[in-house]
Formats: sequence, structure tokens, C-alpha cells
Amino acid sequence: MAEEAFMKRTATCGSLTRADEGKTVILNGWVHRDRNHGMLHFINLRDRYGITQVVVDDDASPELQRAAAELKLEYCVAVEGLVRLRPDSMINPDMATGEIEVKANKIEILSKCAPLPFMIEEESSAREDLRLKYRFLDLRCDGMQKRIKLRHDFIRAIREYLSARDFYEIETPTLIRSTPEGARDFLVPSRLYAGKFYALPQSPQLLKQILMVSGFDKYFQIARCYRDEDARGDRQLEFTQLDLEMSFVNRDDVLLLMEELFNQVFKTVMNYDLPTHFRRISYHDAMNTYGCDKPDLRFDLPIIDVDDLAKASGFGNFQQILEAGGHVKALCVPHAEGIDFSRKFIGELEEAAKVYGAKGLAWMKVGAGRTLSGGVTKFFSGQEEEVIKRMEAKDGDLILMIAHENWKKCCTSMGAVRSKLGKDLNLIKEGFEFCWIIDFPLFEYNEEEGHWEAAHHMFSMPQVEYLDTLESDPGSVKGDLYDLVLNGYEVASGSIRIHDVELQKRIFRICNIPDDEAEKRFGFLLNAFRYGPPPHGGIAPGIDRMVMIMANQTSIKEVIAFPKNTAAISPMDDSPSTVDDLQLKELHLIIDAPEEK
RNA sequence: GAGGGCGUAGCGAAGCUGGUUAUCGCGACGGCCUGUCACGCCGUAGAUCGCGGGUUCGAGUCCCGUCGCUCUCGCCA
Repeated sequence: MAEEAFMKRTATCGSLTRADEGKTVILNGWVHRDRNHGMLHFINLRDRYGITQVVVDDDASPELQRAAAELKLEYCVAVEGLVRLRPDSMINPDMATGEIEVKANKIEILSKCAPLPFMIEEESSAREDLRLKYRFLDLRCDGMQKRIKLRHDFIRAIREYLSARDFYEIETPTLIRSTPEGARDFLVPSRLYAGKFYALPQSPQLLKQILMVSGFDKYFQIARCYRDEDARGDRQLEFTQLDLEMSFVNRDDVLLLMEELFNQVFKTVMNYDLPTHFRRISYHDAMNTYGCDKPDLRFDLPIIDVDDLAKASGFGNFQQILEAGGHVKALCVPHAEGIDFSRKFIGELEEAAKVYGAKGLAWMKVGAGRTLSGGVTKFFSGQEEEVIKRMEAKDGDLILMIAHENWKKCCTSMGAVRSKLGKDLNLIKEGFEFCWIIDFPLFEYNEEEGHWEAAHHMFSMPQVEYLDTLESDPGSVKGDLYDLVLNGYEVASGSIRIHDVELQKRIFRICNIPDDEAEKRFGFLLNAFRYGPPPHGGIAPGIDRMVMIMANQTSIKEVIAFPKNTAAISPMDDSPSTVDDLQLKELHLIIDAPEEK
């Protein structure tokens, strides 16, 4: 065997136990902590698998002592030593390897480390942009290491489940035709064809539908998707989806498959038992009851319709809004220990509501003997009993009301209040609460553009009972659409697709895309649909978001190895960057450029 | 495109109604230390208080502008 260039590891820093006592091992890793007591020197050596305490004793050779003294944080080192049991009183029960230590007899410095820009701790405390600039260091911290592993385990469990059920994993191209609808495309200029562009896929939507035409009736892909839109805590320019499509299925086939998939995956990855089936809520009910289409069901706090009570009240403001076709929604905030419903408390809730378009937040306090006081109480004089009963309010509770001409804004602004209360009053239970949101409207009216457009995307099937009224009443058409929601985040979105050319064209026309335009943009799909397309449908769970939630994080950056910041910049490699004129010229993006030397 | 929050040493923070030499912890550097595990102890260096302007006898602190980061609305299946 060839002589090694360095002392190669024979064990990892997480592997040694009592059973290894007496063995001579070599560890490779980084100096995590360094406690030098002069004649006694402890070094916590870390690798991906754990941390092991290395000891340099007073009987160490001068050479070894010199090497140990030279060590600094995050030096990459090899240590050869003897595994020995720690004295009983020195056992560290918080450490997986806390029963043993390695008495060093040789230390080799594999590489040195510059002074650190921040400490590598379990959860980094440095500002996010600094963490991103030094992402290679940030990724060394225990929290990031665990989350990257969780992500791997999650994806692996998905692959195993689907492969065992006859799904093929098929890659689709990431240089594709631009079919702009919805988000902005990232464009890639063509060198060979001046003025032409590829687009990076927003999702493999059309390609997977064409795979169905090809007979691959169970397909999935861990697909990278790109959208040129502003970033958010749960949105990046590029993200990863489990893209999945099946032929000869209806909605319930897809929902049941997903339920079984996530039951198995959560059990495998987190040893967590999900309910066999997830609750199904219509879009309309979700909006009315929770004020959003991605409700967090870890707490209840339902929104209640009080149009009739508001109408009978003496509150002119409410009545005007109701007469204009608006709505009044209410919420009963349960009395909580240590929280008084002060002006400040209510004011903050009002601010949260205003962000979503509410003009104000009306309130009343419920007192002893089923009385109301404060806020808008005087307008509800004589209705106290009825209001308290409707709201199922108890002594000390707070009743909140929002009125708005626009139903959706009325719902979402109260939804924002509900959401804030869930956090502020600590109502959110531990765990994972999935639900399906179904029966979405297929179209919504774009006021600016002055025409209908697809609420989700244009390839989703209308529910059969609306097929005759698509054109006459687009606003009432419900689609075979479904979203999967987890703890208040939309984690998957899917639908049964259209596989009929004529129906697809009707949808295009309603969305203001005439036939010739449709042929130009989506001709390849329509062409495929002329050759025996099967009925099909699918779904696309977001990997980043799901792992984020499983890891109890609030930003997907925490589960992506090299994310970009909110300004769409990667502080580590400083992309996007300028390129030289020669490159631009080759891509026909500029005409004047220096000739190649 | 719009709003909120933040910006003080390599990192994390304190700095009140403006008032002498800008404080603390971690880290770095030097020294001491035989059972630590966030080791401890002594010492040293390290800050144009994001940047520009203004008010003032005097600005980290007040005002205006600007840049950066971050959260959110818009946007985003």
C-alpha cells in the first residue's frame, strides 16, 4: 500500500464509545474548542459526525506539546491517539462521546485557519449577510449540519417511496422555451441564434405533461425551478420542488398518494406520526374561517361572519360598507393570563390588519355578567346578548371586528390579526398540521389588464359541472385544483390537467389568448395533445419550504447550502456579476466590442 | 414600486432627555495554569459610531439626505 500523504482517519469524531477503549485511532477534523491548562491541554475535535475530546497530557513529548500549543480554532488536524475511558467524575453526559477521550500521541496540522469572522457555534449569532459571505464556515455549525442532513434524508425518503411505487425519476431540461405566464422568466441568450433566448424553467409543468403523453404514467423529479421575482423568507430565485405527475388519475388519487408519501417520509425522517388523512377545506371556507388560503391549523381561533349583527347595529360605518356589498367579520380573542387588552395591544393588531387593506379594527371587551364595554360598544346597545352568544365569548375576552367592501380583503386582514394573535398569545401547538385546500376558483379578474386570467395556471381542469358556463360566468368556475398546507405555509400545489385541445383553447381564449397566439406560445403542447393524451394530474411540493418547517425554521435560507439574500445577491461569490464585453458580443447583447486578440 | 426594523472594534451587544478619554461579553495577541468541556486568571492591541450634509459651544445620540442588510405589502401558480 502506498504511503499516505497525511495521517488518514481510522475513526470519526462521533464514533468512539466505551467499547473502543484501548484502541489506537487516527481522527481527522477541525479544532472546535481549545482549552489549554499548561501541562494539560484539551482539544475538542469536530467533524461531521460529532465531537471528540483529545487530551495532551503532561507526559507528552516536547514535540507533541509544541504541536498542541500551535493549534488554534478551526485548524484542520489529524490526531493519532489512544482511546481511554474518562474517570467517572469527568464523564460528560451532554456529549455522545462523553465517556471517552483520545490521549494524543501525535498531532499533524493539515491546514491552518485565519482568525474567524465569527464564532462557529451551534446556532450562529452573526448577521445573515455575514453568514452568507462566509457560508463555508457557517455551514460548519451544528445547526446547519443537521439541517443539511435533514434535507438529504427527506429527499432520499421521497425517492425511496416513489421508486417503490413504480415512479420513474426523469430529468427535464433547464434550458427551455420561454412561456411567460405568472412569474418572470430568467432568460439565457443564445450564442448561435442572435436575438433568441432560452428560459430557465419556473417549473417543469409543460414538459411533465408531455411525458404523460409519452406514456410515462408515473413520473417524478427533484426539480430546480427559477423565478425572477423578489425574494422573501420563504421564497428564493431558485428553489427545489418534488415535481410529480400521474396519468389515469383523479384528484383523490393524487391527494391519497401524497398523504401516504408524507406519512411514510415523516415517520422515516423524524419518527413523527401524521394522521392517515389530512383535513380538506374549500378555498372559500378557508378564507372565511381563517382569513387566508394557507391556514395554520395548529391553533383554532375561527373568524366569524357578523354581517347581520353589524347591519342591525347603529354603526354607520359598518352599514355603509354592507350596503356597498361589503362584509363584516369578527374574532373572539380569548382572555389570557398576563395579557391585558390594552390600547397598545389592540393598536398593534390594527396595524397588522391595515397592512392587508383594513381601514380599522373595531373592538369591544366582554365583562362580567355578559356585558360589553369600550370601543364600538355603544353602537351595539341592546345586541350585547346576541353578540356574545354568536362569538361564544367569555368574561374577559376581546371581540374584534373588521369591515371591508372587498370580501377577500376583509378576510385576509382579519386573517393577519388571527395570525398575529396565534403568535402573541402563544396559541400555536407543537407539531405538524397538514390540510388540503380544494375547490379553488379557476379564474380571477385582472382589473389592470381588463380580462380574466388563470388563478393558478392555465392548464388546470375546470370541475365538470362548470364546463358549460366557462365563458358565461368565469368568476364562479371552480377548478380541480388543490394546495397542500402545512403549519400556515403553502407547501404544495397541484391540479388535474386539461388534456383536451379544444378545452385548452377555450381556457386560453377566456384568458385573452386567441388561438393563433396560443399556437405560437404553446403549440408544442397543443400538438402533443393531438396524439392521444391521457387524462393526468399532479402536484409539486416545495422541498425547501417543507424542510424549513420540519427544521422549525422561518427562512428557507436555513435549509439551502448556498442561498441568495433578499436583494438576490450571493454575498459569497458576489453574483450576479458583470461580464466582459467579448462575452456580451458573442451573445449578441452588444454590437460594439473589442475584436478578439 | 411602497412601508417597518436594524447599521457602534473581527463577532454579538450597551450607550437615557446631546456633555470630558465611547462601555461590556466573545474572538485576536502575550503571559500564567494538571481534569477542563462556553475552562479560569493577568495583561495588550483593536472603533474615521454605515456614508454625506445640517442644527449646536458641543452629535454615536437631534434633523435632512443617501447606501447596505432585514422583515413585510405589491409581485410571486
